[in-house]
Amino acid sequence: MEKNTIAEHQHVNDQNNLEENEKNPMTAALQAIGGKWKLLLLDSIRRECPKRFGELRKEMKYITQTTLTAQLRELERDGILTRAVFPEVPPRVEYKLTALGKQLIPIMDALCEWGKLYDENKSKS
Amino acid sequence: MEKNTIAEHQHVNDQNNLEENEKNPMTAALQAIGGKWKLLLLDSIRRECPKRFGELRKEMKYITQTTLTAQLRELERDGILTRAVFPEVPPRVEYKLTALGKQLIPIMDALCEWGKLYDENKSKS
DNA sequence: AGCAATAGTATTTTTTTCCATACTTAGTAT
DNA sequence: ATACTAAGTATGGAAAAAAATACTATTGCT
Repeated sequence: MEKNTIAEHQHVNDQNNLEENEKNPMTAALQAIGGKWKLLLLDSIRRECPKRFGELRKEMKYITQTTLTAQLRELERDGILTRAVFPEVPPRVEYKLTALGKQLIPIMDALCEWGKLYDENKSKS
Repeated sequence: MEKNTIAEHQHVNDQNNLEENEKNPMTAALQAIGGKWKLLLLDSIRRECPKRFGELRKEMKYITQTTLTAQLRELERDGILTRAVFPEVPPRVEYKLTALGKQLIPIMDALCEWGKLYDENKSKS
């Protein structure tokens, strides 16, 4: 995970730095919420916030526990959600959107709307 | 590419059918515009529409030609953009957003805005 | 005749993601 | 004592996505 060769650093820099050292905001967004599960998880959490680990696992029928944990930890690391561990037995862990995460809500709404359009379009062809 | 085993079909059906045969629109959207490059390509095309293959390749500095072609063809297949070949030498191929693709523009705008927020947030920590 | 330009295709290799399985922890219920 | 619970971790491996490399076609230009 921490390879960090010179070549790799160079690559990352080149990719993020457009003309005058300006980052492409779309690239930034995709780094945070790209991937197979993240938007699905966030969409689920925002509909019932806070949400427990086990509920997410049930909803995302085909995600494995390992992957679910990994994705949630990345979202936490990136400041999009918070993870609260309650010192109970059996354990309870709740995930919530942060302020930054909540800013994604209208985008998720719009994406869902677009998804419906896309489906209608598909069935027409 | 066309494996289509029974198990695989079952899986896809289960994943898309929530309670009463209703599709999750977010899943649909992600199937169309998920992946490492698609939103980046669409974001570039919408800023200069139509856009030529070679321009895209220059902008997406680290995409390979093979991947670029594959992604564009999928977006075309999914009704998000059109591909126009001009019978000239050297060849010219132009990509344009369809009506469905144009519906993504406000979403891409919002995502870019969010990307900036995300970056600010990151530099604060 | 040889080369450049554009937009590819074909094939193989690498990287990234994701999954399967087994194990853990601590208190509570049987 | 043992089983059960929720939310994990550890390890190994497979599948999917993307990349690397080499090749193609056409026609104008030098």
